[in-house]
Amino acid sequence: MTPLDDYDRAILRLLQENNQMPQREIGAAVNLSAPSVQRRIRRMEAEGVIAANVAQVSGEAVGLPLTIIVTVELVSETPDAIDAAKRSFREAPEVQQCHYVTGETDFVLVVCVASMPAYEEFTRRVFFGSGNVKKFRTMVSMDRVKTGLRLDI
Amino acid sequence: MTPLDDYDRAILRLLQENNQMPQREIGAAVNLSAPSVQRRIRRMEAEGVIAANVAQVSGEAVGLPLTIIVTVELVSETPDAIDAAKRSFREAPEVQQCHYVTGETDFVLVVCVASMPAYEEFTRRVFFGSGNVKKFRTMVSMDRVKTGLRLDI
DNA sequence: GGGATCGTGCAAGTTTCTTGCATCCCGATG
DNA sequence: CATCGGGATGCAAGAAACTTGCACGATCCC
Repeated sequence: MTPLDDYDRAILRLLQENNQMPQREIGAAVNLSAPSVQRRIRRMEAEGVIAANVAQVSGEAVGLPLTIIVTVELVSETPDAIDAAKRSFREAPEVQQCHYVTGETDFVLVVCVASMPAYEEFTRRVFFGSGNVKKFRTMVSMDRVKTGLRLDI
Repeated sequence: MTPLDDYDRAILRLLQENNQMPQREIGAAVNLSAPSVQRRIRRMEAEGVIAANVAQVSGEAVGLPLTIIVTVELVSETPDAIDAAKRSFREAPEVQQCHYVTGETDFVLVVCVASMPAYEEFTRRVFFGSGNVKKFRTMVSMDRVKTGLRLDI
């Protein structure tokens, strides 16, 4: 993979904020021509530096106002059990993010739901359904202080 | 705010995956003309349903391969102390996400760093620097099972 | 010094976005 | 029951942005 230079990093900083900025403007901001900007963006997309170009949708606006962070501890930590858990979390549409982590806790989930009853239904289906969840801790987000994935590069 | 109809939701589902799909293709997928698609996107952007259009950058690709989830407990939970903590977390470039949550834990952070020494430096600067962090629990992500913010709408 | 490689800017060609306009649908009103 | 008005739609033309071929310049390695 081609290492990133200062131009690449400057372009990424802009695209992380707004990936619809015209190449012409990006070029003006970083002192490159529009075609050069485009070729760099293309290259970074091909190399996976830019993983995706997406619209961020407001959970409140689409009827999912609750963000809940859950730490999950499993009964069995065999590779098969871990894989089964990963699969069930990946498939659950409520789960926005899922990390398999070190320490006593096995998983940390970020869940978006419409209401607490919807959350309870989720826990019944996903946690109690498997029979392999020893315990989980629910932390309701009162304030999304910072969100998104703006890497400092 | 105008309630979302099925067209809006279909458009959002596509834009959450790829916000660079041509309006013509979106229109073909949802049975609308390109101008109609555009007007709906514009409206949803203006109303905040679409919060942002961003490029997702791979942490590995830019030299930040470690994702760490941290739960933080404060000594003092007065409004002023909470606000000060929020500010310091918001300002720290390593912090990708920060939630102020209910329960014994006060904050949950998602942090991206280059290495464990860089993480230790971060904890010294941000946690011990304030003098108001009672304790924190470090969970290193071994597998980003699921990431991003794809809402099921 | 010579030559290959890579990135750049320019400019033309192509695609996409944008907008004015006429039409249609649907609910409210007389 | 007919009519009116608001809002959304599709079409088409114009504007903007993206894409690509080409020549030039820098750099590195003989």
